[in-house]
Amino acid sequence: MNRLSSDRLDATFAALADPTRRAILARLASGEASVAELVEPFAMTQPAISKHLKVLERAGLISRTQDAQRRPRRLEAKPMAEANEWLEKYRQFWEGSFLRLDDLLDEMKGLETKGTNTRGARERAPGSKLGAGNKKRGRARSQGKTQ
Amino acid sequence: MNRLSSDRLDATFAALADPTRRAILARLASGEASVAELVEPFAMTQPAISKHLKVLERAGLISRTQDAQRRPRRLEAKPMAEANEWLEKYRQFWEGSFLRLDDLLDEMKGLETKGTNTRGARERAPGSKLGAGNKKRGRARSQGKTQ
DNA sequence: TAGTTATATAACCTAAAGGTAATATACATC
DNA sequence: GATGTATATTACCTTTAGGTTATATAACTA
Repeated sequence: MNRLSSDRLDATFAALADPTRRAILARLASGEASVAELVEPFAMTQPAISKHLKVLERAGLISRTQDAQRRPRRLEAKPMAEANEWLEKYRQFWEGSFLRLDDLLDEMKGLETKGTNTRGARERAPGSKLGAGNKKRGRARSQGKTQ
Repeated sequence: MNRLSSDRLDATFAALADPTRRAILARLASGEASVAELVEPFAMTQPAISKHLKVLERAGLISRTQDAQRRPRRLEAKPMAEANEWLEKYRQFWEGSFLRLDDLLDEMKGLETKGTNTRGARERAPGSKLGAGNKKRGRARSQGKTQ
């Protein structure tokens, strides 16, 4: 929620957004592997894989050990826990298909009552066509980087 | 696991890798919102937010409805379910902190025995120092995009 | 110590991502 | 039909991502 965890989420999700990197993680799930072993399945040069490994490493998803000239990587899945936590907050939205989304929203709205929504943005009832009362909300443009 | 779901995961994780987009999703979790309402909290222009919305839309994470000139967005969390599923496969790796990771890996290796690893990459027992038998594996450089 | 193997790094290229300002489009209203 | 409001689109810019080839470094081996 704070800036730090937001940055970590950035790095984690970005690392997971590439199929090559996900495949590398899958490979490492079955045991640590050298760079050469990680290169082997891909139609890609070793430096390219080394770059992917660096991305995964900066995201904390893998670590290196040493074994002579080899630098085997191993899986470090903890950042996934944080990504998972973030996703969990939305679980009700994908699991509750038996409820219409509107109902869920209405329900949340009941619990909310200006608790979480600190910025003064107002919701209209879903399905309501009327925009009355929407005019002249303050803009309050903020500065700096998002979140 | 197939190409399609891999592409969807790419799009989903990539969409989630940006803090502005995650904030937009958080906002939409409390009810649908117009573009103007989504712009309001950010130090960013409307076209920039519209671009973010397009990214979220292509990932299937939001949809648009219509209300006069307004085009309110609503949360569509289903793609998160798939991302969640992918992460779940690694849950043991971040939850099993009471076991040393090595133990988990060893355990998996017992169950595995060349079941999943179809490409001929070989594992060495962790801690094994010998690299013999690694020479002259064919490279079989293939074409096209990964996976 | 010369050679070999494993990996990292550098320099470079191209395309995509994330912004901007300016402008076009669609709908509502007077 | 002119005007206002909400959103989309266009043209542009800068930075980053993902790849390449060539080369450097580090550790083992003869």
